[in-house]
Amino acid sequence: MFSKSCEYAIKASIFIAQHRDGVTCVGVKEIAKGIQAPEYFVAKIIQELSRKKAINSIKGPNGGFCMSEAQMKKPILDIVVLMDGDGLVNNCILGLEHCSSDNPCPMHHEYQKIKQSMRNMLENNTVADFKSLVNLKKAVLNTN
Amino acid sequence: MFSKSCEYAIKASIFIAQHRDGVTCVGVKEIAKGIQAPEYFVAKIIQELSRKKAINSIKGPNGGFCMSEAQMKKPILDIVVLMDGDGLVNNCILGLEHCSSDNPCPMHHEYQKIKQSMRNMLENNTVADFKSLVNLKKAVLNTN
DNA sequence: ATAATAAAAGATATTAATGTCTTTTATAGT
DNA sequence: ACTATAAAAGACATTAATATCTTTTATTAT
Repeated sequence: MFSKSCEYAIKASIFIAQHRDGVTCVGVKEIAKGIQAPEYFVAKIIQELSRKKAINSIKGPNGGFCMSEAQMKKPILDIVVLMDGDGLVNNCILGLEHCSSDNPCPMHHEYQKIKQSMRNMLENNTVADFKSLVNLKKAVLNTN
Repeated sequence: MFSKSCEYAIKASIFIAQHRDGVTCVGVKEIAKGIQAPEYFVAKIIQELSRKKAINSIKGPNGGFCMSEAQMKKPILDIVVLMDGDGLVNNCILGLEHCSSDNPCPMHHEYQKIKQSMRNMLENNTVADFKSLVNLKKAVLNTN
């Protein structure tokens, strides 16, 4: 479904959003622990998110990562597309280059609805939405 | 979504089913051409399908691959599970080891419906179903 | 200015997926 | 028996994903 990079990116975004109190940032180490993912790998990924303006970073002492309200209100789809591209919500499930209702692969019609609901799910839910669930202890980001 | 191996396995199964006239088999070369996939790679994959009894193979002159009615009536999910395991219809979308409605990841509830419809789609459609679409020219297995 | 901190960037390592080629085995037809 | 055919099996190659480590840059606090 998602690549590991994308999984980590989603979880890291939610974790960063969750720890936003408007003042302090959260560092790579804490993020990696919080989402149970390898530290150096997470570092790479959130650097990329930062470069692509999905999150903010601050260097030096007391530095780290944080998100603006605007960034938190972005749909999760944005994160997914940044990491994995839009294949999940656009491509043919059987990998046909040109698959459409005119020229469908055998699974096209069956898959259309699923692809659409996947797209809706990713478009209609923001980082903030998922952050709230975690804050309310209605969801978790790790298995501890 | 699916691995390349799984994509090829699904397309190859449908292709083999489609060419079944009860008498002759279809060879690797023809299959690979028919589904626009690398010949040697397809060979590996259908060998695996054969070993796992999803298709039959016959060695020697006029040999090749074919499927029984029973094999054609298996849901596509069987092929998917043989190639990629059951992660797609069972695992957490964020990769949590223990994700359930009791202890959900942030996306769990949103994803449940989608995972279920994916499972239904793969369980309720057989190789024969998709084969029919191709035979009726209502679907294609390649982009030529 | 200097030292400490933490991200950015770059280099390297490991593993898994994908793809290709060669040799072996089974079978059919002569 | 011999030859041709085609899958089976095994070895090898390439690429992409995942993971780790080192060096550099920016910033803060002393």
